[in-house]
Amino acid sequence: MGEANTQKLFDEIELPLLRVLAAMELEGINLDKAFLNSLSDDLNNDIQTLEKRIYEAAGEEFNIASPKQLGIILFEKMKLVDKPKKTKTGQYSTAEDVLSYLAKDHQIIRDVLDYRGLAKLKSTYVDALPLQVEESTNRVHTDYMQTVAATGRLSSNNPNLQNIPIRTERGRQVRKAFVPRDENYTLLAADYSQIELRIIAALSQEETMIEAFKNGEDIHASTASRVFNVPLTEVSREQRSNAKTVNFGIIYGVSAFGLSNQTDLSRGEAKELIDTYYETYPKLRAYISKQVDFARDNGYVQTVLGRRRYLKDINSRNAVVRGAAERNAVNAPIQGSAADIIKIAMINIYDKLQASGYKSKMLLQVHDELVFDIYKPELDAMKTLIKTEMENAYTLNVPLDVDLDIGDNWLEAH
DNA sequence: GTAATCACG
DNA sequence: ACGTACGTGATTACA
Repeated sequence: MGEANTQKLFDEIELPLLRVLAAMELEGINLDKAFLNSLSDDLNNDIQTLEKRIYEAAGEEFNIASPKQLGIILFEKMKLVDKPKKTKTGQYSTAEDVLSYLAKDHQIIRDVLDYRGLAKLKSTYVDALPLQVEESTNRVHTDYMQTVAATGRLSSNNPNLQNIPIRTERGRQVRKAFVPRDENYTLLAADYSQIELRIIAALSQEETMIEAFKNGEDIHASTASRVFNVPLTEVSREQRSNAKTVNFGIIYGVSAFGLSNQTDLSRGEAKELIDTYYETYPKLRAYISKQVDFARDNGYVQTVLGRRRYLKDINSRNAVVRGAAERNAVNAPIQGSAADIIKIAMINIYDKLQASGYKSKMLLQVHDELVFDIYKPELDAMKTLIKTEMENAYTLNVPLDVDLDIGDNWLEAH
């Protein structure tokens, strides 16, 4: 782990990065407003259809967007469940994970979930983004915050371009609206593959996981093969999916309860899976304990570049509060080291683009991804430059791997 | 202003 | 026995 040298971190990373971010913010990105307007009309139609069906099933009109009103309709009037889950303020919870359980038995629940999804897309993205196009440049200029996230990540606001939809088919259409400057340019997206798992493998010196990365294996399939004790070629979808959930859970400090909530596994099965996981990757467990001990002794943890996160609650007598701080002690060096590494890459790429007078521009950063407007004649040079700088930004005893894609919009480039 | 919900990595 | 996965920002409802 890095020297604790906050001044050095400021001088060599954060201050140089400031210029890079300023250039990205000033550059902005081109947005296809007409395309979003047509998406908005489509959404409007579907939202109205769902509204009618929901009112019909409920036997009355109400505000579907009010969790309070919706809860009363679903759980008092329609009595869809015996013991409705409540939020901490005593309202009925209508959160997605609660409604999902009921979806298979009730059309109205499926309609509410669809309604919510479409309404979110429309209000937060499809209708809001065109309003944020800056008149003088005809482009969208996000604002990157350097001192908000406790781990050292950036955040993005006005508008937030780090949470543009991708997980649902309908949502990912929004990405088609992010387009190159003009016909002489193409978008290029470059993202780190599994950077946080590579970091925890490297920091823990867990040889089995390191070897899997060195061999270019699909890490979730590889984990599944080991913990479920089946040949790599016979790993089922479900086994890979559960292994993937544990791999991510480890980074967050998962409990058996949390894992069983995120999978189809019972608590007992989840506990067994976690135990087997740590037998497969014993140094991961040792690393996690070491991080928590360090935090207890020193009151902070740190990233590869010595970025500190102070954890005032690490010795709290309240087990819940202490537990949260312990998970922070594990997660912050992982998430924060990934942030350190992409920041180094951004500075180095920006400097090379400047020094050689390239017309291509870095536009966006989304935690493990960089998006560029590439001047087409520079495409081959840019692919090499970007991949090389990102993969070699920081040397770990695990290789870093970057995937590149190009396209006429942000969806195609992904 | 706070709570609830949900979009992303 | 207890409560329970990390980090953000935007929108809407409502007191």
